Amino acid sequence: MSKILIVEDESDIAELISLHLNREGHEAICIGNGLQVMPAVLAQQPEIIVLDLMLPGLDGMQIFKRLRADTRTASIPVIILTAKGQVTDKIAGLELGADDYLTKPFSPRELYLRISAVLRRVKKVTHVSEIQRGRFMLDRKNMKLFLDGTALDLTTIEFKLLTTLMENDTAVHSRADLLRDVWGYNSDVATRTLDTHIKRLREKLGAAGEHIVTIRGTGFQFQTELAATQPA
Amino acid sequence: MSKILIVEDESDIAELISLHLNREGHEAICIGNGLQVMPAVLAQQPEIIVLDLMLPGLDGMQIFKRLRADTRTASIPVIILTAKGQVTDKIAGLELGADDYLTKPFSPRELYLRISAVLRRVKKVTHVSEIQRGRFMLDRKNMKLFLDGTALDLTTIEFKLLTTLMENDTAVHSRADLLRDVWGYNSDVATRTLDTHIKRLREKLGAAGEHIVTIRGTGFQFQTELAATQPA
DNA sequence: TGTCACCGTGACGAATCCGTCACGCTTGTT
DNA sequence: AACAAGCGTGACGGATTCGTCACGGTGACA
Repeated sequence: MSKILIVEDESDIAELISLHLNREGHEAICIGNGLQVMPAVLAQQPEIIVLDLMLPGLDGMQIFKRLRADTRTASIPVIILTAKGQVTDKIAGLELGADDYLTKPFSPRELYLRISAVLRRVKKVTHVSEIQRGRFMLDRKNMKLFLDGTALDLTTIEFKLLTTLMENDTAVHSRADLLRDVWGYNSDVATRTLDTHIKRLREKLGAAGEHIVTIRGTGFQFQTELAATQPA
Repeated sequence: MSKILIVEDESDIAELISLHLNREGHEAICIGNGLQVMPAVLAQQPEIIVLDLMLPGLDGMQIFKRLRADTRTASIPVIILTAKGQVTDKIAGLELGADDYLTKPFSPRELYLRISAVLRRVKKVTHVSEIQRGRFMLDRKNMKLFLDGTALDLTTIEFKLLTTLMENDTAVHSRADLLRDVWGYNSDVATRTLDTHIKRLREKLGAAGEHIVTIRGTGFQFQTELAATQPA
């Protein structure tokens, strides 16, 4: 289904991953330390890149930066793999703008889930500047929300939270997903923080706050059309 | 060049405007109080709408809200015309999300300039989620700036300011334009505030702050390629 | 060279925003 | 009905952000 580039030197891991991915219907391309073929592979426009930071003789971070600096590759989502020790040193320190990261050891299943999640997220982003959902209209350019035609001011977090919810109004967004999408990684924010922001958002929306529905035990969902409330 | 819808009851003003616009190569369509034809005209997808708030028997604000609430018309930029007295009452109060507004009396020339400015601004917005300019990469989705591949955190205003500058890196952005684009109308912010934010932005950019160039007496400009500095 | 408008800069106070916590209600289960 | 887990809510302190001002430097122009 999707073309996936894997940059990983440990051949057993690479093989395991690609086997797993190919079985799921994806097309995995593996590169070890033979990085000279990378431009050729990039020319095939992979949809997502899995990059191990621990490569022999070369800093994976350099590769990552180069990917981001090049117009043709800057928009390709990257999932980063690291060994345990590196995490706090490198990743946690700099907000590197990867789409996800995994620390070894991990199960192929987990990586696959992450890849699916990233792909799902990215593909949603047709990124029109305006999102219309019933009474709501999100204006990304001016970071404003129009409710029934009147403008509402949202804070950065509120806007991002609502955007995330509205971008996929059929899905239920788990607490973990929301925390990651809105706050990013290194997000050591308490899970109750999410509740607080949901509350503040609902407050600003007034009665329309009901469109943000709690899915008990899972997360939250934006419902464009409210389910009819049957009176007693 | 562009199709422009004018909703204005005072026929002399409407005529004056449309004459002026047609002479400039635009296609102006005027509607007075015969609003029943409006849907038909909207179906022709005008690129911009000029709306007088003072219409006999009908509140122009209602029309505006209806335009904004309808998916098909929500993205059409609107320039609002008002008489002097209304401004403080209506406009200043609600952040209505118009693209510009003018108070009567005004010169047709001024309106034409505003229309041009709005059209120029809107057309720039192909709104890809990422803007690449030399060493800079703006990530709208995550509101982040990548400089040489490393992420920089900007505040809301800083991000919007830089975005505005970068979206049109050939143009010089006047102080008034920047104030309007970043702060919106009702922006009673002092003009020095802009300087302060420019400074803070340059500070965060470090040496790369030189890409924001001061055009003395006019405003600022983002230059993707720095003009070579000749040493003495 | 002198003058003046324009701009850069640092400091400051106010306002906003944000994360956390404690408490209590709700929901679902036994 | 009793209990526990999940969630809503209000309050609080800290951090960030923002707008303003005063001062000094710089460039333009006569």
